[in-house]
Amino acid sequence: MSYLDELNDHQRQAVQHINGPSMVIAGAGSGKTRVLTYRIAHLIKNGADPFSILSLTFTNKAAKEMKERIASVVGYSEARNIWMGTFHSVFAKILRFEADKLGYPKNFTIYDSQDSKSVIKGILKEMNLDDKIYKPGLVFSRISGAKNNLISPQEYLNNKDVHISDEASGKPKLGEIYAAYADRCFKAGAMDFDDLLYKTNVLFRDHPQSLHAYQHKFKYLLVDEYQDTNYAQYLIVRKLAAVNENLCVVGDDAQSIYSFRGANIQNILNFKKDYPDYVLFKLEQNYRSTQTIVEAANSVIKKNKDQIQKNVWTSNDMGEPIALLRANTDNEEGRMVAQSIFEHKMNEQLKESAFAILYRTNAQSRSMEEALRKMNIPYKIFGGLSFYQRKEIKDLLAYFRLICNPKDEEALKRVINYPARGIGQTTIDKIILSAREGQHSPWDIVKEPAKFALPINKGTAGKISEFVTFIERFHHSLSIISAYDLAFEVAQSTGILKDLYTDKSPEGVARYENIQELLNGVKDFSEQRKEQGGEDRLDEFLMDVALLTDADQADEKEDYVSLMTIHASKGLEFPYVYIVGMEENLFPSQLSLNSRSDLEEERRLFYVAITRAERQATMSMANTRYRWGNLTYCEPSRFIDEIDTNFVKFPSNWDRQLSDVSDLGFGQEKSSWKSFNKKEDSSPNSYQVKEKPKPISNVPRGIPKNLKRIPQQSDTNEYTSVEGVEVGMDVEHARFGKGKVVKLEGSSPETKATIFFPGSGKKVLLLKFAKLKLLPDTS
DNA sequence: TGCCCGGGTGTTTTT
DNA sequence: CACCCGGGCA
Repeated sequence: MSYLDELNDHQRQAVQHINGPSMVIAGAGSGKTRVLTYRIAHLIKNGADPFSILSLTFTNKAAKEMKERIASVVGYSEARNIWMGTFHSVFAKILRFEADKLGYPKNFTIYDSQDSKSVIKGILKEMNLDDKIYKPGLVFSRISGAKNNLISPQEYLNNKDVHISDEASGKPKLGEIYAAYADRCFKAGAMDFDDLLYKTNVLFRDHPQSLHAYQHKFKYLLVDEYQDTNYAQYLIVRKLAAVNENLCVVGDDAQSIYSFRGANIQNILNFKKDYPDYVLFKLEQNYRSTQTIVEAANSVIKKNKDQIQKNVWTSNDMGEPIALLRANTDNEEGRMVAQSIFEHKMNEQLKESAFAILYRTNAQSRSMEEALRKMNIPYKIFGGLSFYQRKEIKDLLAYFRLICNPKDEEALKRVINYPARGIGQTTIDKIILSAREGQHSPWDIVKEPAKFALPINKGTAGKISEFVTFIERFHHSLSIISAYDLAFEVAQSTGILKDLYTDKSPEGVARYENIQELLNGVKDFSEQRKEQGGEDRLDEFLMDVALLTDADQADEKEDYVSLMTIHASKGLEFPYVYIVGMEENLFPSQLSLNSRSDLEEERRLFYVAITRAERQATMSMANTRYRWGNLTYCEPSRFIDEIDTNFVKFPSNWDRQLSDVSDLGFGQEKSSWKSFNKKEDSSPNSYQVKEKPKPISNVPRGIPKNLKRIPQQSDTNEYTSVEGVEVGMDVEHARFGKGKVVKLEGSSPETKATIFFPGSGKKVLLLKFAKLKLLPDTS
């Protein structure tokens, strides 16, 4: 059977349109990925050279999956040669080739956000600026915004409007900081994430012959998730496409959720201006979800003003109504969700991987996590602190970075005295100071301290020179030995491996395992490169690793419930989806309430969340929730009310009236959204017709703010109600696994238990802290 | 030089 | 609540 037979008419037309610009507006679940993959396969079948195809995706994982699917049509030997990946990874690769044109080393470092902020902190210190006013995170996002809009430091400094607005916000030095930051990164041979796009634009602007080469190399361009491209990305695409105009962009304006990082829906809306003879394809049939889900999602998104007209429909069954869960506390919400998952799993014999829990903010994962753990439901959290951001991983990676690129200042600062080798802060400060004076990199200073008259004593000089020799030795072997051999060698001879091995505390053990995992990762990389004939070098590995996302490391083998932010769920699908924290000020986020466009983005986010579900979507909320350690009261999200009620099943404890907030002692504080809503809501009567609202049962009322937590029945925690623990019992610990209680001492709540874990040995744990679960007696 | 404590502070969302 | 930072102490 031909792959073309697997497509509906619209899809097939989009696939068969080979020449000239085209845009595919693809509703949620309408087989967008299928169109992209088959279109590429079709190109190759029709004689296109895989090397001439550039396909830009949103995640590396999506690229990998697409490649596999294309390979199944045209064969692996063809598919492997397609240029496919995220903007960031594809252009990082290109920048590597062209680095010398921009004055960067081939082995330039990619700074992550932590590195960037650390650079900014250093600059603030040197410029004597208050980091309470110039908050590093804020400064960074400002710089990021400038780069995404291709504004250079010079242009930033020269722009009057920008200057006026910075002055008005009390931060007149932002331009200078930006300039210093760019300079500092350049001297360190480092690019941040935004530079990968920004510098690509610089390359194409200042080196026409280079642009020309890529324009002719890439005869076919495909861009996925076009609605979430920013200006820098847009311009790269436009330039590359300028010669052949074989450009196909795919997207859905209703799923644009990244404007906060510069994404611009206008890129979709302006497509016809740039390519007047473009062909438009609309994919409107949804194959993913039940009719209920599709219609419910439609009823929500139609409240947005800014959108391209389309009609997403499905021929699937009606399916189950959208369920709604209402809990009294965030912990109870977790329990209700876990319970619901458990029931579906049992009743319908489903695997854990059929479920996903989606939330607005990462902080919400905790209550979910706890509840799942208590019920022994395996889960995996995506996002949050990623593997590569852990301290021990960053430390070892910093060695790798420094070895590949000695100018990397952040890496140098990180490892020059780790493990401790007697080069203290004072010495580091002197090195940095000397580097700044002479416009050198710290590495230049460290290499020849005497030449720069670094005021240090003999002992320190000796230690520094030892360190330099150490790094240089590895630097020279970079092109000689394999990535893995070098990585292992570094981990061992720095003493990091041994240090962590001797540390038998739970944290130490976990750190050791993480380092092992990283080394395994390098090993995989080395082996892969050997098989595929690529260069097996540590610097190549680093380049790869810097741009990996959490979403990239999902492995299909294991079975688990997926927990992630809605943003991270983009492009994914699950039979059962739980959208938790459906509360005003949380979702929609409080920060979005001031502007219509921000609120519309939140609504699109909600649309994305609902449309991840294949069979059923469930929403949940809590009446009270801990935020910043304080108990706060929550109102149901307006989004719940925006769904056509025909598609929602309200639970018995659902009081559709909004509770009277003044009853809760908040007075005016929370009423702002109501008045806002009156202005914006298309049905002005929706709130006024309601009778005097009844208070929600069980919500403590009339209690002043900052109250102590009120113990509630539903709040008792199985893990910490440890009264039942006795000597000889089998228990399970979140980290150590199963174990046996050997000894108990002290009295509650200070009871200490000595427990023997076959995996980790004897541990003494304070019962009130240990996350213990009692296991049934197996003897 | 390194660790521990206390206070202050802050939550969207990510390559 | 949880993190980060700075200051004080061993």
